[in-house]
Amino acid sequence: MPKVYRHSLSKRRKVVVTSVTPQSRAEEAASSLLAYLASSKLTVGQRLPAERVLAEQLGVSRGILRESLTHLATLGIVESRVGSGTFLCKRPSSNEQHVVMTLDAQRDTLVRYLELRRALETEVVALLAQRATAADIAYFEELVNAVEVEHYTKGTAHESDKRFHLALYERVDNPLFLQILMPLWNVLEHLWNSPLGNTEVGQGTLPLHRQLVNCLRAGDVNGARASVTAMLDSVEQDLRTTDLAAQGHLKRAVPSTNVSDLFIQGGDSEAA
Amino acid sequence: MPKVYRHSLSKRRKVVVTSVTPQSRAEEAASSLLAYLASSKLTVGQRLPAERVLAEQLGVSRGILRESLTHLATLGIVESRVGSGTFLCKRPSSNEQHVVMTLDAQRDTLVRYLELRRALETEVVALLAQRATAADIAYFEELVNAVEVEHYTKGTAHESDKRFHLALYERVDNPLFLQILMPLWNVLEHLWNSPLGNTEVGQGTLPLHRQLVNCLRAGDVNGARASVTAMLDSVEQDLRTTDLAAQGHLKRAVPSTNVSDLFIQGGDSEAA
DNA sequence: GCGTAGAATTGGTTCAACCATTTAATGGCT
DNA sequence: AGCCATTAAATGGTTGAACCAATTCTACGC
Repeated sequence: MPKVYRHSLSKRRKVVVTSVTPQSRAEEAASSLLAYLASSKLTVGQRLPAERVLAEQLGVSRGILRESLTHLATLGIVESRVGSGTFLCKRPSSNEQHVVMTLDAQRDTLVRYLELRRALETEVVALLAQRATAADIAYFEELVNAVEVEHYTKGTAHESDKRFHLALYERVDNPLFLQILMPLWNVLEHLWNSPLGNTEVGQGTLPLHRQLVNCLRAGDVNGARASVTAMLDSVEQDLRTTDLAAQGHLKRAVPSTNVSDLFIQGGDSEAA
Repeated sequence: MPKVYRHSLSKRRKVVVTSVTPQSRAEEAASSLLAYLASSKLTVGQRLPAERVLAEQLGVSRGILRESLTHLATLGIVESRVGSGTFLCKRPSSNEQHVVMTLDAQRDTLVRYLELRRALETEVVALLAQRATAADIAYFEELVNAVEVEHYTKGTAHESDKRFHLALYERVDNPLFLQILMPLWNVLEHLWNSPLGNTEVGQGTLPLHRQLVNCLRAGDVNGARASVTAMLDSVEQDLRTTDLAAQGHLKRAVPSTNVSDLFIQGGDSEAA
């Protein structure tokens, strides 16, 4: 007979399968919340009951309930907006597992990201060459047009290029690819831009985009793979020539901590 | 002066580069905490200062500090043990991005997982065929021996098989692959075992393991790729024959929305 | 009809406790 | 000196009442 906590006994969860891990109340509340969301008819974008209501229904204090919500928010399932409420961002379902992936955006690890992207994107287009519908192809074509237009008018095509590639990940009918490639793309984007403003990587990939779409339409699996491979080769080449830090992708450079840490040291100081 | 919401804010908003994201105090505390961990000399497994101490140093209440810690705990960076303290699980570094991947462990989505695994693992072995050292090869060989031994003695080789494949992901000198494939493998493992106890998938892949290692030693990129492809084909075939739910993996649902979604929506209450 | 002032709602935050577990210190005993 | 039970911190876990600030809802007046 572990914890009892006199009040709130009425609301306590029925401990059916709790033979494992006695969990803290916050964790219990989080999983109860998850179960509630999975079973409720709430759709993405809708509002959850107020914190005070949820807390009472789950039989925990508001503070603990907020810890549970913080957990779910970190998982991207809910989002809170002050004064307005807590909203559902992604419908959870039972039997799902959340995994956090840490992407260390150091410039000297850029080649590793490209390796990952190569692995995923070649397979994506290979699958698309087999699965893509006519509507998909038309959509891709449209986006390629946009890429070319942006390229010839602005010199670069970052935005439309991103849209094109994300569209590929999206239409492959396997959400896992998008789940990985979207954040991966963000990191790469961040890496291109920040250290040396707007590096022009992948300038030579322009014609390959159209070529790729043609392969997809023709159902040419190998051709599609080759197009993507050529694209990434081009990008990698650009990096090697324009970036000194990218050479020797095995080098373990200095961690370079920096970043102002306005932390500790006697708590408060005036500093006006 | 108990009410001091602004005394700390006034000194916080200085010349700092935080041009955007007004962030809540909890988020500020979390990022400060992250910066502190990145700059401190704490090693994995060591204890952080007590919650009460951290809270005071960060200038937030303990409740808020705990929300920040919940966030970091969800990200797998820290772990709290009651009565003992909060401990560092993974050293964070600046410039890193955390991504949560949702793996929905439904049996009818198994094929999608295999698609992802195929994409990653073929590239892993292709890279290994180029990079693997003699020590790596020797290690792989050892693990293959273990696989065969376990297979011939126990009939199955789940454990040693897992060790073998994880070793591949680990030795490719790109931590990203391990980060994705490890949890992915766990989900697959869970899927094999739970619904119909210990399904014997991949029985025919045994000789392919040795073949793969031979290709790696010979630096045969295409051969290595082919070996993995054959393995996964075999697994997929087993699934198709033994599992009815895997049928129609091409069933096409409504194409999901584009990148930006999430918008407000008339408040609705009532639940449960 | 429409805009707006004011009330109600909601998330964000604080504080002062108390509990349960774990660890460190103590002190007596052999 | 060495051992172990007892006690005294120290620590995370949890509560409740309160207040703030942003948002939304309501109703009044024009």
